[in-house]
Amino acid sequence: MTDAALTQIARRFAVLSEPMRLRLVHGLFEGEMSVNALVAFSGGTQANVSRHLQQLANDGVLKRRKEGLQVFYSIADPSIFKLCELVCGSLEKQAAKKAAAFGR
Amino acid sequence: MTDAALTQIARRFAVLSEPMRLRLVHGLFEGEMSVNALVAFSGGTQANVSRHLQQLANDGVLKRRKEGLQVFYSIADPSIFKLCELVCGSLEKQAAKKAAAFGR
DNA sequence: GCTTAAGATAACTGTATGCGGATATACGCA
DNA sequence: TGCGTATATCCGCATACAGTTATCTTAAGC
Repeated sequence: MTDAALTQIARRFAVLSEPMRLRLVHGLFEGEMSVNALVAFSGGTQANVSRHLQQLANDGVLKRRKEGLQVFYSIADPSIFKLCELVCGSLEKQAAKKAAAFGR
Repeated sequence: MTDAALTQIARRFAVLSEPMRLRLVHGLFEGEMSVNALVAFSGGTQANVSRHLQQLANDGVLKRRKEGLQVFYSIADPSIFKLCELVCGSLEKQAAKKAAAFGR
């Protein structure tokens, strides 16, 4: 494992390590949305949402499609679905374990 | 998706978002190692390695086993393997795409 | 009990980054 | 050309966190 490879992998994980970005990605699970729609959906400020979307796009997670005044974002990397699925599954298992420990 | 759930998922990604931690996890892919061994393997300072290991363990990624003076860490959550595999695959694809774009 | 080794922790520093408000840019429309 | 809307960017602030050094805790061996 080279240093550069580790750094790149870390960046990919880092881009998914903010609740706001996850919320945006989750909103895009069902299809593309405009920035405005994502602002409304996420409840964040326009500036913040725009920056997060750009970050996600720069990292290859999302892709941009401009149409007139609006910009539509959508999932570019399908592996994101499985990544989230895996993490959610793992966290659920962990929670179940803790619950069982309490029950005893 | 609740706020708490998103935060928890983000934390799981965050713990994997540092090259040093990834290096440690990667070193443990083939089995448990002592802190000292991981310090030698990773090239980091003892204090830093210890802190990262604790963080990984607190998040349920690693587990601790104490034996006399030494402490052995090992992978606690097998989903880590698939997570890394997925990300690596996705990054390779992305790199291949960029290479092809250059070739044209 | 004292020494020594392995790990963990504390305090501090620098850097990165999330956030909000204001401003700038791009585009469509009258 | 001038106006309004949709995004992007700049600036400043606050917080989080990786890294280092020094110190503390624990446990083995004499």
